[in-house]
Amino acid sequence: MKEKATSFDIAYLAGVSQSTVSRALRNSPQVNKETRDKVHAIARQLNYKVDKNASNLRKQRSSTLALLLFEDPTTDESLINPFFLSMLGSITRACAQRGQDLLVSFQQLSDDWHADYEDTKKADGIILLGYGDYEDYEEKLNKLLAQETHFVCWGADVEGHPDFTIRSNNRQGGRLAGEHLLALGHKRFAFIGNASAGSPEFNQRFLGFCDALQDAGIDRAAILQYNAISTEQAGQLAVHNLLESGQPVDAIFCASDLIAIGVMQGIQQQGLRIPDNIAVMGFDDIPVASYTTPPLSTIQQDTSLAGEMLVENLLRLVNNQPIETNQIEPKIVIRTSCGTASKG
Amino acid sequence: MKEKATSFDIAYLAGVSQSTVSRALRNSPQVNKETRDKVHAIARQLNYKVDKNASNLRKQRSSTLALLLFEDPTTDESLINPFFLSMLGSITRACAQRGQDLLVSFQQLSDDWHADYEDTKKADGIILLGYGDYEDYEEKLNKLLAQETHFVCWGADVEGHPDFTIRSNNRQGGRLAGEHLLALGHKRFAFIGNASAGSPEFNQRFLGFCDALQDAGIDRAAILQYNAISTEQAGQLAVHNLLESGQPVDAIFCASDLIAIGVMQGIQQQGLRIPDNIAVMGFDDIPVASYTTPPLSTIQQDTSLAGEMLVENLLRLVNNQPIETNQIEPKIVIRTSCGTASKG
DNA sequence: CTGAAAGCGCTTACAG
DNA sequence: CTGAAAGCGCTTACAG
Repeated sequence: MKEKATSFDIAYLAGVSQSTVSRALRNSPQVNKETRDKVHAIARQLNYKVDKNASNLRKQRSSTLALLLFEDPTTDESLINPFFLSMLGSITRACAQRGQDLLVSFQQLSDDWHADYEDTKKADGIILLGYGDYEDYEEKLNKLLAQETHFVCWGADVEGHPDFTIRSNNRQGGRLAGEHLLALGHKRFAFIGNASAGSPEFNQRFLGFCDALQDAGIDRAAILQYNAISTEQAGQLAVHNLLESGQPVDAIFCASDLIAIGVMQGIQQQGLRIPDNIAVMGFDDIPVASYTTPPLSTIQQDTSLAGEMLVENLLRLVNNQPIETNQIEPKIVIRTSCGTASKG
Repeated sequence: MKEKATSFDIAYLAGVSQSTVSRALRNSPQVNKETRDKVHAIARQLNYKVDKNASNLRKQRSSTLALLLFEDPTTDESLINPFFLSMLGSITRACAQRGQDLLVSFQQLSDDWHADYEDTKKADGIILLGYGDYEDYEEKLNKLLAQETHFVCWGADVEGHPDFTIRSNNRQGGRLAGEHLLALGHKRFAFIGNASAGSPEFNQRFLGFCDALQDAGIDRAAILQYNAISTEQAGQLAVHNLLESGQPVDAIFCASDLIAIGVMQGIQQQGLRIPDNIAVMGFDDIPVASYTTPPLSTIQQDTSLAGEMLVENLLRLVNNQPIETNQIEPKIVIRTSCGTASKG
């Protein structure tokens, strides 16, 4: 490979100083237009590109954001939650639009997130993405906070956690699910998903669901609830237990689409029909949701907007600007897994 | 944020020179063990991390790989091909294991891939991933080659393109599909997918399919073929045309799972049953494949191995080491979309 | 509008 | 085994 051109080479060819080249390349207005043009022309000709390492070192700024995906310790091979994958797509796009590079990694051996990124100056800030047990990583979040790391996190609207969380209005999402199921005439409800402090997002969805049902005069005590983390297996197991219990149920709201898929399989394995015997509603609207049998009605989170907002807010944090908004509104996507006509 | 510690701070506290600190931190064997330990202890205590920008600048090496995803110009919002998403997962893991950072981006405004990464010293090499029209980007690949960029590319085994391509044995994959369909007793076959120079991977799959059928005495001229790029829509359209043509067919091999999904929808919309009336076979084994109705039999590409190999080979290129292997063997995944018993 | 100079924080010959 | 010194390629006060 030919020697890389440096700003000195350009300076020599343009007959100006290296400082001027540097200014010209960044389109500093204080440089004479002609000089600027000449410098740009030569740069193009030499195929010159600013050395990011040098400029980052000098500026003490990397124009790079890090994305850290952390999930429950999956035995490697297993699939990444599809919801995060779509998020990754939109984050990548948002970064590109803003001239930021994106460093991607999974939760590593290291448990000091701060150390790995911002400290090494590889990134100006960190985007955290994952469905872990909230209580497990709260400590790490606090450490990041203490270290004054710039970071932003997709998650629940937990109290005491201000600007750095970006989230869906999960409670509203739960409410939408409840209202839809009610409108279709269902009477006996269950929620499948962890509804506890360790899973604040799921818990909010459950609470919103209860809100809707209570408005319709259904007592919260009448709503069945079975725990499940966000996997098919967990959903299948939970619905198995629910069905075994013999308690009547005609509509199940699942805390995530992955759970819903497991729930549907569990129901069908018992020879029951969806939605005729039991309606199933999901949350997320992952791509698979439209291919299940029957297609899954669900609450959609706008990953495109979410990614935008994550990047936008992180950049604001990095630049010490105030954050404007950190919540996105969910939308219901009606397919056929909950029935279509009223059961009267 | 407190001032970041530098190697000079450590040197001062350890009572040694900064050069020694630098050596000690990289565990240079020429540094006295005691000195080394002392330095490490202080570093840990100060929460010190080597500044990557400075060390990269000095070493002229970034320990970073860039992943460039390019697809047919999708109108942004649309989904990233799930196959690449799983690939991304495994690439991320492979990089982490080798101490490499991973910069991710989509094909950008810029069409000079080389310029964007290696030239700016942000990455030591580039991983190219995408199903575009091969002829469209051949020129770019040649440019990369001319610039002596270090890169590796997931794709077809095109002639004249040596080490930098890593691929599935697509021809063998096509053969597996053909043999499976034959074994189930199917007699009249179609292939849906672009089978031309612009899509060498699809073409290889088609060729392998033909190989198997020819071995069974079926003339290539008897094999129907309809073009389709790798999307549901294209699959649906192609099968529509196939069905319209009135030509009898009882088994369709699709060049990708995405196509297969569209094909299945198209078949079902005509009131036909899968696999009873027509068997459908895919290629890729994307996550959705197991959720379709009926579950899709397909040829699996081992994305985990593929990601490994991509990273491994790129690193070899960067270090001027010879490449050992660049092909992975596909595996058949039998579900129910092709039928189970012999049709006799 | 332009130039000379310092310095970002490292790594690595070179010398001992 | 250790230290003094140079230098990676930039950006940015400072001075004119």
